[in-house]
Amino acid sequence: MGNLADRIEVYLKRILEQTSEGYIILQRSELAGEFCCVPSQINYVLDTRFTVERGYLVESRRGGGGYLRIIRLGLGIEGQYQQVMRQLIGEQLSRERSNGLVDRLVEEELVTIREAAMIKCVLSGKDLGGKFKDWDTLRACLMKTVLTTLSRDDLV
Amino acid sequence: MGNLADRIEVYLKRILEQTSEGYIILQRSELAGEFCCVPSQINYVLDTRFTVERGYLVESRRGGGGYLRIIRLGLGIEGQYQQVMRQLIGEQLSRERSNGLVDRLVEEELVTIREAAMIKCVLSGKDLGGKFKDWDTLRACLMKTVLTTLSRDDLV
DNA sequence: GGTTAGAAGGTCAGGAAAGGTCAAAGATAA
DNA sequence: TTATCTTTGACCTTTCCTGACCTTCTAACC
Repeated sequence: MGNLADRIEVYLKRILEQTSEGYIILQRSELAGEFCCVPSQINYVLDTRFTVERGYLVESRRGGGGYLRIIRLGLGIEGQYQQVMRQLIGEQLSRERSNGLVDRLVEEELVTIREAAMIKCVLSGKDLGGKFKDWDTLRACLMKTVLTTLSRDDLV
Repeated sequence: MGNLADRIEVYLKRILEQTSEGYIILQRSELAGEFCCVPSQINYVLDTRFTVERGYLVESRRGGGGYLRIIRLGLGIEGQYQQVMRQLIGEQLSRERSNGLVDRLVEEELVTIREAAMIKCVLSGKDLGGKFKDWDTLRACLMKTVLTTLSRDDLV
C-alpha cells in the first residue's frame, strides 16, 4: 500500500466517510499539491478507484472556480438492491422486464409513484417511432443510469 | 461557489425572488461597482445564467437613464408550461440546454431535486459511449416524454 | 430643429484559471 | 520475462474575467 494512488484513495475515502452530506468537493490542483504529484495523478485515482462499480460518482467543472465532486453511492440495503438489479439488467433489457423492475422499486419504496411513471415513460420508447434502433440496449444503459442516480447519498 | 459569476448570479436570483413584480431593474455599472468588477462581467453572467431556457428574459436600454431589466418567466399552471417548454426544446436539444431546462423545472418546483438528478442523468448520455448517434434528437424526444408524464393528472 | 457631449449599455478578443486526455516511461507482480 | 499497474508531462477544452472599443440614448446648447 505504499504507492501514491493508494494513499490518495485512502485519504479521499476517509474524508468521504466523515462527511454527512454524502459528497465532498475539492480542487484537483490543490489535492495534487498536498500529495506533491502532478494533477493528472488525481484523475488516475478517480478513474480507477472511484468508479460507479465501486460505489462512487464523480462530477466536475472546469474553468475558474472549477472543482471535483465525489459522491458516495449508498451501500446499505438500498445500494445492494441496486447492485443486484444491475446484474439482472445485463446488456439488453426489454420493456416488459424494465417495467417489472420499476414496479419492484415501487414496492420496495425506493421510488415514488411519480418517479416510477417517469422512468417507465422514458424507457418505453413509445414516442420514438422507429427512429432509434437497438432500443433494448439503450434501455439497459438508461436503466443502469437511473439506478445509479437513485443510490446517490447526496439526494437523501 | 468561489467565483464571481456565481456570486453575482446568486445575488440577482435572491432579489428577484424577493420582489413581487416578477422582474427587477438595475444599472449595469452600479452592480459592477458593488462587486468590484468590470461592467462586462455583468453581461457575462446574464448571457450564461439568465437565458430563456433557464426561465429569464433580459431587456435593456442604453444611453442616459439606461438600465437592465431581468424578467422571471413564470410557467403557468396546468399544462401551459408544457407548450412553452416544447417550443424551447424543438427537434434537437443539447446537454447544456437540457440541463438549463431541468434546473428551471426545479426552481418552479415542478420536479424534486431527486427527479431532476434522474432526468439529468438519463439525458446526459454520458455512459453511452459512441453507441448511439443523434443523441441530441433522442434527448429532445425524451425530454418531451418527461414533460408529458409530469403533467399527468393522476400523479398529482 | 440640428448638433453634440456625456451617460448609459454591448461586443469581442485575449489571457488566466481551472480540469481532461493520452501516450510514454517507470515500477511491480506473476 | 512479461503483463499490468503507476506516474509523469505535454497538450487540450471549458469557463471565467478584463479591457479596449462600439452603439444608442438623453439632454443641453446653439
